[in-house]
Amino acid sequence: MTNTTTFAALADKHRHEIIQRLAQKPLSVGSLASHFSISRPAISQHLKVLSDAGLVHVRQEGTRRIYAVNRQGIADMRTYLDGLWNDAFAAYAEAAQTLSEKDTP
Amino acid sequence: MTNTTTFAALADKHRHEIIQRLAQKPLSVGSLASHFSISRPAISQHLKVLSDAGLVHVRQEGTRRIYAVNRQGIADMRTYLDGLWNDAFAAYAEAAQTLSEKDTP
DNA sequence: CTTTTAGGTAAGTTTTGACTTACCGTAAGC
DNA sequence: GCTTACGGTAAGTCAAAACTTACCTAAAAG
Repeated sequence: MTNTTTFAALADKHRHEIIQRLAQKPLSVGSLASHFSISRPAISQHLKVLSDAGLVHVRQEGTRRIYAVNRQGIADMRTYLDGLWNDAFAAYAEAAQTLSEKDTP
Repeated sequence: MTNTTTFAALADKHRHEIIQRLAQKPLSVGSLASHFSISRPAISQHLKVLSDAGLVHVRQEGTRRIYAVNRQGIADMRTYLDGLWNDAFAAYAEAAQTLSEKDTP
């Protein structure tokens, strides 16, 4: 079930880079934070947003928390976009057919 | 070339509904605005964001401007997500192989 | 030519969200 | 036990984004 939240999660520059890095390799919060100029708590907050959106998941490992991309979340977004694309395609096909265009919704 | 802007465009509740409606059928600004509780200028501003992100395009029709989904824009997002998904898959496969997990980036 | 319809843009306000510092809990190591 | 490393959460600040009203231009209709 993809909604606004999911897209909002990827709408931020830092979160974009976070998920990019996690896609290459699962990482701990501290290790992740070391690549950024913002504070560690800021990274934690970004991870919460990504987690709430279902785009990442955590696994505890001793005192560390290892974050990784949740592939299902990505797949769900893809599916949503597929739907949009197909609908737009159908609408386009219909519009091409009935060249008498009314605007009445 | 999908970036933060593209996701930000779909990160808003109203823009989400706008593109949903446009996917069903291309619509004029006024016709679109009639379905929302916010003002018409607000809709115009949202359409600008969507347009700048390459997700919709306009066609002038007399005094009206008909907005429709730009399928290429949607396709580009899909491609981006594919990349993420594949990278995460590779990372997962590698992690499964080398069960000795180091955190050194 | 005047009027109406359609919609983009500017300026100002309010709401949201990204950051900071400070603090607290938990697991491992001595 | 105490201490250190790792991170989540709270409270407050500042900037960005989403609205509003007011205004202006362009095409069609009379």
